[in-house]
Amino acid sequence: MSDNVYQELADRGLIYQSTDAEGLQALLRKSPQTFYIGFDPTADSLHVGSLIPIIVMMHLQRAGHRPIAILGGGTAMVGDPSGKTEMRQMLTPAKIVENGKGIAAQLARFLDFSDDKCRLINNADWLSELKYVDFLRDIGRHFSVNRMLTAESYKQRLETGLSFIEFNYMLLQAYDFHVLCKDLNCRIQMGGQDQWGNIVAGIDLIRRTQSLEAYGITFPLLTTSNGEKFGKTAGGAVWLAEERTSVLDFYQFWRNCEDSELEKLLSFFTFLPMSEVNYLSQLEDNGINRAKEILAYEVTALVHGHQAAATAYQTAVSRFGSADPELKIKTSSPIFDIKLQKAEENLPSLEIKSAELETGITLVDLFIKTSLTKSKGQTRRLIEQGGAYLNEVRIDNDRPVTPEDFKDKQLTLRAGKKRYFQVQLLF
RNA sequence: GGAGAGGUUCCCGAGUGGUCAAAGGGAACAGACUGUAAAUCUGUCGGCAGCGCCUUCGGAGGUUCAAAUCCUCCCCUCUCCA
Repeated sequence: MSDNVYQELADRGLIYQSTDAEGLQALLRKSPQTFYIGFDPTADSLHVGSLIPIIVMMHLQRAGHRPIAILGGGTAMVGDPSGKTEMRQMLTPAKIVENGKGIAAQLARFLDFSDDKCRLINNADWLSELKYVDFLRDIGRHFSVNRMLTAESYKQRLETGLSFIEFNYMLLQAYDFHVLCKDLNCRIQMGGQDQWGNIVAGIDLIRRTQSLEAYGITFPLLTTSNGEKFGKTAGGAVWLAEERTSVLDFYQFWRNCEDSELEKLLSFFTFLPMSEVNYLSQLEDNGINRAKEILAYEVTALVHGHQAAATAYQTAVSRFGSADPELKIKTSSPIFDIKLQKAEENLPSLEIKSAELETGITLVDLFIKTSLTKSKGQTRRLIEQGGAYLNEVRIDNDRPVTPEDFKDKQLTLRAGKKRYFQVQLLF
């Protein structure tokens, strides 16, 4: 067991708030602890935003502690108002179960589930069977509405409107914690900073019902420098599922991060030692680009594996050039040992039958087919503005696609500077 | 249940009978500049066979030559009262 994971997390800036830091550290040092983090099954894949909780779990598991991932199957039926300005759309139970499966599969990539070293539990197991009146009497009576109303997470919603169902969310999450503490001796809950109120509510509940001291930690909320939600790009959220966000796009997302974010991202999302993070963050000019490559490689490797990350790295380099071809910058990352060679292009691709060409498909049509653009108007605009390329040659007019456009049965379309798509010709 | 206010294009937010596909801002996209960054500047930003047509202003009807703008009913939100 690592002597001080708490300090490690703190050094990496992963702790935004915590209850009784002293007590918590003592607890973590004393013996392996069970802790939990909740995941909302709002989609069948996790996205970049969920990576922080996952990474924190990894840190703690590596240090010998035991994570529990709670699938919010029960709580998703209610919807957490924290940090949201509008009521969340309600999910059907079937959808929640389905999403849960996808999320579970992804978590297994990051955490060691063998020998019960990590557990995945659906809180619908106990929430869906709750009896309303019993719940009110046993749990509800411990909550002060006056106090709940002062919670930061509700304040915002008090202005725009808060339904009773959402108001109850805090009780349910507190109850989760209470159940986990009682049944599995789970004494620590973690979550995003918007979860503070819910976590503290659980701690209070446990104190009242079990006379036990429980603890909570929150992570900082990641936003871009202009306050936008982290993890959004042109194509929407950046997902961990390859089917939703290609490995190359995933890599590029990190590679294109802002300078000002680099240090934070390196310490949050990689396992590189802090000394190295500090070193990399101080680099300038091309060095900073190398640091971004390392970041992109590390996170991509974490999510998609070394091989896929290496391929993405090579593809990006062959496309945009290398930031440190002579490997002057030292790093403990395996990216250091990847030999740059003419990588096989690993671009998103699409197949087209030669018969389709004969029916007269135009460049504009093809752009839409590849999803590089969404409508003809948008595509024409792209062409007018000089952002459309066919095989790296700027297109200035729409025209039918001909077999001559294909070299070795393939052609490359490009929208703007960075978005590529490959089309294979089939006979 | 009563009395007010309101629901506008991705978001915020103008618009109260034609000049509105709808001001302004943000986001986004493209170009220039760069370091595959930021900032800045320029352009674009409902759809289509592009100066015309079609679909949008909570929903359904209605008035009118003409409505996001007027009327009716319905749904939803907020505020105050009960």
